[in-house]
Amino acid sequence: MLDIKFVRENKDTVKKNCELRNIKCDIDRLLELDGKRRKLIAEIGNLKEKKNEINEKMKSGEGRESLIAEGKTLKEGLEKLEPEFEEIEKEYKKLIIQVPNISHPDSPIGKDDSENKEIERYGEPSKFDFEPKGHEELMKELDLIDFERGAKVAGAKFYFLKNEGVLLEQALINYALDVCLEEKFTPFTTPDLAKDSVLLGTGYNPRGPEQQIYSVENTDLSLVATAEIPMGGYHMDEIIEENNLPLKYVALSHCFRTEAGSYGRHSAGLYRVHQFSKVEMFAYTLPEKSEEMHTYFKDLEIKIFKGLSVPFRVVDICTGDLGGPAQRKYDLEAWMTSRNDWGEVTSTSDTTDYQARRLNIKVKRVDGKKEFLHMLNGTAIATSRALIAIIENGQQADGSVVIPEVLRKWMPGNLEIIKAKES
RNA sequence: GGAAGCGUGGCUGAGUGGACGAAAGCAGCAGUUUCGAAAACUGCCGUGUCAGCAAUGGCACCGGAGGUUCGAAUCCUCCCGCUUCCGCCA
Repeated sequence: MLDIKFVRENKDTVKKNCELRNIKCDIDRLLELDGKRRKLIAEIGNLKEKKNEINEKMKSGEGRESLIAEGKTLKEGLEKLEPEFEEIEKEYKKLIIQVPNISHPDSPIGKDDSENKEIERYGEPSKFDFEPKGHEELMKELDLIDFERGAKVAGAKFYFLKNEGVLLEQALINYALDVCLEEKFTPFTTPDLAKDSVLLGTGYNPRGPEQQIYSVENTDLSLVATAEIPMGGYHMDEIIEENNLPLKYVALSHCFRTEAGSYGRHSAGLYRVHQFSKVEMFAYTLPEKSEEMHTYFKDLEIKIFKGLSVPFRVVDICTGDLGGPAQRKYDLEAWMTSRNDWGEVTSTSDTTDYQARRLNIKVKRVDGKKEFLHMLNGTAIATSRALIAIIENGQQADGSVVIPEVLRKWMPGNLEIIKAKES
């Protein structure tokens, strides 16, 4: 969330930013509530001050009767104002958390993902001298995946990985972890559930009408959509010494998404599923260092995907496609034959102090001053999408699939190619 | 899941319903002393929020949320967490 003082002092900037981000926010109403809220805080404060004065006088024991009467009157006054305040506070909080982060000045301006800007490209769309297949068909033929039984057991968009599919997933995880460990990230596995307060703090909206999150009934828990959620909550309500920053974490978790209403060709197969595994980078940095860290995350993602030998490009996400918390966001998009297009495989966001303010995470400077720190996240590997990229780009005329060299050391017998089983 | 105990500032740890934003100690900061340091001594030393250019002032905060009361760290209810014991279990 933004600092309300900033909103108050930069009303037009904030409004314009909401517009460019394609997010509807009633800033005027927010500021109106802010005014009322502050007025009530002052009024209630005054009444309480009087109340405290009376209590002070009570100690001497003189004029008990009239003081008690006066105290009761004050109490009644407070009982009127406090519910009024709570109601305003509730609406105020609801509005302030909807206001998106201020976009980076260099973020391309655009209304939706069609206006994201390609900034780097590594390789060109794969060409085949045969008719290429999609990963769904390839994986079925190679007996690497079972969607039908996934649906039988858990519903549409769930799947069983099988055989080399399982090994490949583990290899991807190991590979991404390895790259991050070389870079001195601290590794984690996380809870796959998190409290609604943590979801909210990281900018995810549990239990809403358009929710992307599975919530567990009769609890305040939800299944995490990404390890960004538990890793953001990890330091909630903490103050971190400047000398301990940056903190670079890499976390392995399962990710659960409802993906409500997203069916059709562009979400076929593994592209859009309810559950996948992900290795996620996460960082807490000094405010002046977050942009540098963001570039570093992006470059690490590039390193990881170069290693997988698939064609991909980097896009700078435009304002209308940024979502709430990100100041700036880069996605890697790998070439996917099933889409005959680029498909998102990673995403890295600099949320500046937006999440930190909500989660109340501060840095204590060497000179003792405290301020909100900056938080960033970035995908190292999302297994489902990475599988699509390596399988579709590694396919051979006979339907076999070449395994990227960097993964082979985690495959039994340094397996180089997955071939159809004899039957 | 059952039983008992506990939850107070950066840490340790006092706190009969009015003296308490909270003793004391440690740590930290500044100073005296010293060539310098240690020790000793003196002073300062929580956070949030609202108003204010500021100095400063108001309010809130003793795990969290309610309640009783003119008044709650202190009494009551519920919740959360920690510790120990029992049960169950990968």
